[in-house]
Amino acid sequence: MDTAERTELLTRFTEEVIERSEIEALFEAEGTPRAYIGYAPTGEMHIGHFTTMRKLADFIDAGVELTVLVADLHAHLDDAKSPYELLDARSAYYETAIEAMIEAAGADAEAVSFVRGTEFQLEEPYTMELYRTLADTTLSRAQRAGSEVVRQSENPTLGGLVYTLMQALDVAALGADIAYGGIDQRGIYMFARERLPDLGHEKPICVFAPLLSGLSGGKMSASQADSKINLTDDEAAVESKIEGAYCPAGETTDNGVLEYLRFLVFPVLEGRDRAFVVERPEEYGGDLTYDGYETLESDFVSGELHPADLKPAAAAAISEVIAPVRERLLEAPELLASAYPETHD
RNA sequence: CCGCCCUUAGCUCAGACUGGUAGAGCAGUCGACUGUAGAUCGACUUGUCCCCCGUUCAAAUCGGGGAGGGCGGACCA
Repeated sequence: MDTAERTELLTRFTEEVIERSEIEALFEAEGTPRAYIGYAPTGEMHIGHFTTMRKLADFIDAGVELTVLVADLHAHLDDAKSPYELLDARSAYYETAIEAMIEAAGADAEAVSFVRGTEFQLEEPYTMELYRTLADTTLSRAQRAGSEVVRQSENPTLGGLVYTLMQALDVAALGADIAYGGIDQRGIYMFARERLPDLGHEKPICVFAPLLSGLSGGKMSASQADSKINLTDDEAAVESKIEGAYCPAGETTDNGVLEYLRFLVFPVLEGRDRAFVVERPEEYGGDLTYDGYETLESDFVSGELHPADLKPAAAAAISEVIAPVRERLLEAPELLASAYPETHD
């Protein structure tokens, strides 16, 4: 694979890349590039996580060495989203779920290294860099950097501010050339690009994933159960959520159903050399088969493909894609039970 | 250490002074209309009134104690 192909693979299905030319230079240089993505083990993982996980397959295929950071300390620093006592249980759950998703996406989880934040964030060199950064970062700068990520409140704690600085330092501590994350992380990684050089580190290249729409229009929201598909949802649950999804005929904006197909289902099917089939009554024209997302979208926009026909097909495909993850999690019910004792007792 | 304020539906809050066992908006659920959903109409649901003790025929409401949260003062080590 040449540099152009590797770059294309790395940048496809992304919202923004900073800077593409730096990626090309990285591939041209000697050695194996390293990338990382971090997840703070807070709430239960869902299909939105899965799409970023799916993309890890592209990183691996492009010959990039990958680290997944389970940012346990961050999960607590951000307004104690995860209670201190549950950090370990939630990290264990995240590790298993992430591994299952990577494999369900058709990549080899063995190729990914897992690290927990507390494994290195308490070491002296890291701590020293944190104090140095604290010393010359203003409140407003830290607030601005983290405003899209950290829970905002009238009476914020210091944890949310330190959170931001630490995430910037993580990039360097993990030796990552590339930071991958959702576009909501942009503020923090721009801060990292601005500040890491002051500490003698390289500016990280940033690859941002799009944030998918929720199923009820607007963003996916933890507080709206029906706005997202959970990894443990069975086929019936997926069907009913997709059936209830916001999906105006011909419209692609805020259309979660289309986005799930584009960013998750089609890439996975493509890896399996399979097509996406929409079963449709003869009355409306009979079945349709799609090899790629583009033709499906143009049919949807033109009105050839109606939402009522698309939805059942999408639900079945999504359910099939998440099935291995669901099974893996159901095999070890104690993981969820101890990570979320209040909802899984 | 001291003082003040707050705690009522999933959320934001009213009701407390003048005790009669609870309300609004939003959210949610369900219908109607759409070959899906949304929007729009229409209907409906929701509560350990933070906890304990006391006064009273009767306490979200009054008194005492406690818990949690917030704000301020003092201290300037």
